[in-house]
Amino acid sequence: MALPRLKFVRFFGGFVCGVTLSTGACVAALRLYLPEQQRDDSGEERESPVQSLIKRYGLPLTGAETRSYTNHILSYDQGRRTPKWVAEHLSTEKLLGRADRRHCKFKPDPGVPELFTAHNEDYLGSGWSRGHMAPAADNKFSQQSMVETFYLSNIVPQNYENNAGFWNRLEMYCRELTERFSDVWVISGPLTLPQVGEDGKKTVSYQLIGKDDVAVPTHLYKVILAQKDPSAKVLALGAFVVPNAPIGFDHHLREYQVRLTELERISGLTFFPKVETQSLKNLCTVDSCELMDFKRFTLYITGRKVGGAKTLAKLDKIMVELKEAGITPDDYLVKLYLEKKQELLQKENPENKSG
DNA sequence: CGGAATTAGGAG
DNA sequence: CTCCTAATTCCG
Repeated sequence: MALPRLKFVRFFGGFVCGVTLSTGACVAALRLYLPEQQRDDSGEERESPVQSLIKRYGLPLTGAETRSYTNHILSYDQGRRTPKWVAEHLSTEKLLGRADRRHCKFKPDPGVPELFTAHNEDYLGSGWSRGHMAPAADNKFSQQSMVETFYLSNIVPQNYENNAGFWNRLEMYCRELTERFSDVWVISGPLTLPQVGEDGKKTVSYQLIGKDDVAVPTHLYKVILAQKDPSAKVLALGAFVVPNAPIGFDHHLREYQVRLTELERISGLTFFPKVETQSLKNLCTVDSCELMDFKRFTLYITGRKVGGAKTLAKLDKIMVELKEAGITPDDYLVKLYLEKKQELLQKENPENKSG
């Protein structure tokens, strides 16, 4: 029976004493981790006198272990003023709806104590953008849940180009997965990884921005777990570590794939602890792991700009710029363009009731 | 009047 | 889609 053993190792791997630890250290580690409980004659659990003495005035707190919102759950790092991880679930229904970014505002999470929260002023003029971990666009079904993704507890300082470019396309790929998988779970977060100096020494160094000293991550990670249908036994999993820097279209998502256990080692987190690891398939084997290329991405972005055009002049300018980039509109974009043109024609000439 | 809130415009 | 800044309007 390999299964139970693997599960055991996965659950308690961090505390199992290996050969590198002395027996003494091993026992000490276990005694620290396992709550020392005694039972009195009545069978009630009771902590030892020394335990209660240590705890008399309370133990240090790290804040709420997890914070729950309408469509995401996160663990917040009160020292770095960024999330440690943000978990969400994606499905086709979540991507349908009228929820709109324009009715959202970045703001401190009302649930995070003032002493530990980031503020918009920390980011403004810092040279870093406010990057969502749970993306706004994953919440089209609910204005409320979209509003909540703009809480700064869900935000990390992110390179502008990375946020609008490669990371944006990675988020699009996650949404695209719902076309082929009924359920998709995504966990995203920041990393501050060490650099190796010329002397071989490893050092962790990261910038702090604003009065609140918000930590700028060196990298971002994303773990994707996808299930074909509700009864499917086999799950597809991909883990990715992406530098918090511009990444062009000449780089492939696969370049940033890492083993799940490697990401767990460097992050200190255990992802999806209830998943049986032997039931996992590589997402990039089961699926393409290919992000939109330059042409498709530009067509998509142009489509969004067409949708937001307010005047006929702007509408045409958008299309001219597309041509200048050497891209011809596809059928879908042409359709969006013509629809918008009709809408704006009526708006700018209200007496024309045609259409 | 000054700060907050909204709108307009731009870039990737 | 992902953001930003500047201009304008709103309001105590």
